[in-house]
Amino acid sequence: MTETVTRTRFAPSPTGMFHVGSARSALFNWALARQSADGRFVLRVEDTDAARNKPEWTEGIISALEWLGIHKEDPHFEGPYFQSDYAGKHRETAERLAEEGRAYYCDCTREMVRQRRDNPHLGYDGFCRDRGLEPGPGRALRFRVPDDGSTVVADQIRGRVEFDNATIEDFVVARADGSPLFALANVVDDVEMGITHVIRGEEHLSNTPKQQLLWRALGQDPPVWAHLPVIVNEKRQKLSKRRDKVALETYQDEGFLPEAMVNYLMLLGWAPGDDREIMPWSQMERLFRVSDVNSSSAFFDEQKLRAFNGEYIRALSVDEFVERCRPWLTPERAPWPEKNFDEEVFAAIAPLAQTRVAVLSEIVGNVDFLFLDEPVEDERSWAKAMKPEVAPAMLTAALERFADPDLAWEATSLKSALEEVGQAQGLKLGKAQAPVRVAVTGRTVGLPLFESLELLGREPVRERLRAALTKLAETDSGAGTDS
RNA sequence: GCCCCCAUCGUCUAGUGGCCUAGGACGCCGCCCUUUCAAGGCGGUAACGCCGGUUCGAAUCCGGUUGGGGGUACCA
Repeated sequence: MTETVTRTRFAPSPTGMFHVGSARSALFNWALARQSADGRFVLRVEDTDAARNKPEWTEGIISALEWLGIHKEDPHFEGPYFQSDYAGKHRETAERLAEEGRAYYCDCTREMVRQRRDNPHLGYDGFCRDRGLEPGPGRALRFRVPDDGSTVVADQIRGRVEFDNATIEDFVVARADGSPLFALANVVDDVEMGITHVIRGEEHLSNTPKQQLLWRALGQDPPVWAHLPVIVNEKRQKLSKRRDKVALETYQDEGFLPEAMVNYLMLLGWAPGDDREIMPWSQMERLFRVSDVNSSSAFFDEQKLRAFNGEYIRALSVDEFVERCRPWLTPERAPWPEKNFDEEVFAAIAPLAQTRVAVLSEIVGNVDFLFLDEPVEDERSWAKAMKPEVAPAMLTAALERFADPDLAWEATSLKSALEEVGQAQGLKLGKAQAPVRVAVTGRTVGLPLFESLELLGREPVRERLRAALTKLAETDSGAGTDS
């Protein structure tokens, strides 16, 4: 066994969703493993708890990792291994610990433990330590923690962390039914798999002295530990599944690009040391140092993530952008009738939308008016732009002007045409375009208007102007006005 | 309660005793550009929690304090 090769591990338990915090841990482990030629990133699915073990959840883990750029086929990737496959080894180790006197059987119930505690600050009091109980029903196996001294964890991020052994209780390593607990299984697996670096969330820091004691009891030198700061919400609490938006898949669905997500996540707690933020994976991978990771908790700032994402979207070529938008333009996701969608029209409008979307899903709201049978209904926009003093006149004039066959149906001439129409009404283009925009797109804000008109086509545009005029006439006559 | 971790702009961070009248990014606020909205350009707002030390000198070292957070299972 040579110990020179870096072997990191990522050990999620399958829960049906992939936490952004896990994503960051995976990324850090991946970067470190890839820094050395023979480095390995070991994926181990911690499926000890039979209740939460479904094959499709493991699939979910693998595809989430893939989305992040951690591919099974990469030579640095090893696994997946399943903790359940090592159950025999876990039991064997538990028995060995018992035989060697490093662990002992205990028949105390939870109730008994609690009642007997003379000091409520401490946990189990070691009541069964020297009772010499044989294994049997109702008897759990506890690890014998030294009474004196302390256990020092050398953490790459936090430095030296010392735990007084007196504050560590004799913890259970195997249940009464013989099944191993996380504390044991995790260590046995890490030992078995030759893990050299354990990089995981800070919530595991308090388990670490126990695990380190176990490593030593098994005759091994502990690995390099690194406990990442927790990722918190706006209230500075650890991001939780039920309260916060933590599932990687959610972000994926909204149209965050994996490269933006990866970049953002890498920078959560780590910085390359200069003023760079947006950078390719290859660079982050090269620059990453575990010891450079910050030790204080980090707020998951979706606003900044969005900014990163916008940055990455704008950096795409138009063709790439069109490709990437595709999943959001499908019948399942898009609101327009499938037959209305026109590939070429979309490709033509795409560059105008590219600077306006922060996440890919926003593409829909930008281009929908081109493919919907009618403009969207947005009351606020209507109320804002369709003032009775200007809108009817403006729309009527535009309708007429657009009917002129000598008017080239093309953005620049449409612009000057509308400019003229506006001037005749005493309106600058900013004011003049508003009613037309709302009549055609339904909204007061949107893509550049004249390109939009050009792509929609003369007749559809005129049709929408007429419809708007009709609607204006109706509301004007009194019925249902709300102003 | 007990154990452990943490502490620089609102947020993510740079900073490792003098280069700091504290830098960058996101956000926010102006201005420019402009057919709306973005994008882009320019400028601005804003921080070393507090108290003691150490030192010629402290955001940087030490102690305390306060405030956050994590862990306290026969869960992972």
